[in-house]
Amino acid sequence: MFVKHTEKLPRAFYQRNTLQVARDLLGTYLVRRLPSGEILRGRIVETEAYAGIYDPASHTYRDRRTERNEIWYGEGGFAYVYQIYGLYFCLGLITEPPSVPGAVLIRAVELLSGRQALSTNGESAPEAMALSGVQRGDGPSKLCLAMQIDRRCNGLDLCGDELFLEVGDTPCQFADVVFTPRINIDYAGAGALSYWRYYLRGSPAVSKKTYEPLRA
DNA sequence: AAAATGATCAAG
DNA sequence: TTGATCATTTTA
Repeated sequence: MFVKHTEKLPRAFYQRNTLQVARDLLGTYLVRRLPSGEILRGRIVETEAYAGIYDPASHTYRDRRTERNEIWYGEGGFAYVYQIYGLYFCLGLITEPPSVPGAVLIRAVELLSGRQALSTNGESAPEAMALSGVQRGDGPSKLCLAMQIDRRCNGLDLCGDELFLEVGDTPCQFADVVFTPRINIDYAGAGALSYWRYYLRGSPAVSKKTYEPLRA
């Protein structure tokens, strides 16, 4: 099925089951418009679902409602950016209808940018990227660094123009999605056993390729 | 293996 | 008010 590359994902996309959204995000393009007007793009290749009040790894586990996670209780389609270890930021996308908390952590993107696309002189996109010294997107905080996503992006409407998603130009084949347990959530006990991490098989940008046994 | 580093949250 | 805890990354 042909889909126009530049089509922006609508709010209805996010207002669905969190696990479904996490899978469907693979292959889509994360787009960041900087204050300067420059456009950065990254193809999402790895996500994790955080499924709300019954998920021990979720910031809304047991329905604990705080100032930080308040946005989880609103409608899907907004950015949730939080600081981790005092040093880094992570990007979550709020899912589900209003009053149903849920979010998807973006763990890795294959990085592109408008500037690189314009300035490529015969090199492949990855070569151009290396030459320009742009960072990699193979980790939840590394992609935030590369795409200049920080606390100021918290709460942004993904249906706006500063941070949004575009449908991918390659349909994501179900058989090409790997399912694994989520990363670094040992504190979640049994919740750490759920296979709620998804990534595109074979992508060079996946953060940890330790585990590829399952095929859907 | 462990440091870097600060917001957040629950306990006291 | 305080102290433990991180959905990480880098360096050794």
